Amino acid sequence: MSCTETLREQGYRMTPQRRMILSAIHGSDHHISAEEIYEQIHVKYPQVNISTVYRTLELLKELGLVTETDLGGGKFCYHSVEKGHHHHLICRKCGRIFELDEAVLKPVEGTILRKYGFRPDLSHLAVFGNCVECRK
Amino acid sequence: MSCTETLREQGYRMTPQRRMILSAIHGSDHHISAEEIYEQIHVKYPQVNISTVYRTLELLKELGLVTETDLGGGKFCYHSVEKGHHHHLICRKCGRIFELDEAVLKPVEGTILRKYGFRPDLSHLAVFGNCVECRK
DNA sequence: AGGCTTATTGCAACTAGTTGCAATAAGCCT
DNA sequence: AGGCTTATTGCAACTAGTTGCAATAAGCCT
Repeated sequence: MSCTETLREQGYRMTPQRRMILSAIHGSDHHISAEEIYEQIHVKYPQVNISTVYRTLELLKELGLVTETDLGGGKFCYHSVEKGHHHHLICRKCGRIFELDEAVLKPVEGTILRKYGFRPDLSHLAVFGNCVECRK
Repeated sequence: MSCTETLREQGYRMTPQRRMILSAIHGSDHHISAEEIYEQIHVKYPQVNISTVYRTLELLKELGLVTETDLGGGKFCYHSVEKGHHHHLICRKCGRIFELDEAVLKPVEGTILRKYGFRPDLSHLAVFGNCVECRK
C-alpha cells in the first residue's frame, strides 16, 4: 500500500508538503533529521514552514510509515519503515552511525521481563560508544 | 572527599548557588530534573538564574559528582553518584521509574564488542516499556 | 583584614522545537 | 467543473535550553 493510500484510509490528505517530506526520507540512504529534511525542501520551496515538517513527521510516525530514533539529548532521526528494523551504534568520536541487529538485544528483553516483570520496548535504541576505527 | 574539595582541587569554586543545587540533588530521594532543581531554589532565592542550574549540572557531571540519565526526547534527570550505578526502566503508562541492575546488560556489551568491534557505553540507559502493574 | 586574580553569575539575546489560529486547499459529492 | 467540508498549512507567539559578556564575588596571597 502506498503512503498516499495509508494516509487517505485514515482520513488524512496527501499534500505537496507531505510528498516532499516523504521523498526526502525515502531518498536519504541512511537516517535524516527533521532539520535536514527542512533544509532540503527549503532550497526549492522557501515558503514551506519548519512546523509542517515536525507535524508531518509526528503523523507519519503514528501511521507507522516512518520510525524515529532518539540519538540522545533529544536529537531525533527518521527513516523509512520499509528499510527494516534495527538498533543504532553511535560513535562518540567520529559520529558515525552503525546498525545493530535486533537479535543482539532479544535475550535482554526476556531477562528484564522475568526479573522485573517489566516488558521493555527495545525498538530503535541508540547506543553510544567507540567504533572499531576510533578505538585503534 | 566532599564536593567542595573536589571542586577546589580542579580550580573551581564553591558558591551558594552550587551548594543549593547540590543539596537539591542529594536531598531528592530519586531522580530530579534541572527544571525541578531550579523551581526548588527559585522559591527561596528568586534571583538565581536557570542558566546557572544548567551550567552547574554540566560541571558536576564532568567532575563525576552527579550522573545524568536521558529519559528520552532530551528530558534529563540527575542523581548523586554516591547512590550507585544502575539503568532505568520507565513505564510508558504510569511514568514510574524502576532501577535496572547493571549486570543485566553486561552480556550484551560483550556481544556488541565481539560482533561489531564497537565498545558500547551502556551507563545510565533509559529503557521504555510497561511495568508489572500496568501490564495487568 | 584588604587587595587582586579570575571563576562564576545574571542578564539578554539567541537556538530548536511546539502550539493556537485564521487562511488555504484536498478531495468528496453533485 | 464547481461547491462544500474540514484537514492542513504558514504565521506568530510561545517553550526549554544555550551562549556571550560585563558585573560580581570566591578565596588565595600578603
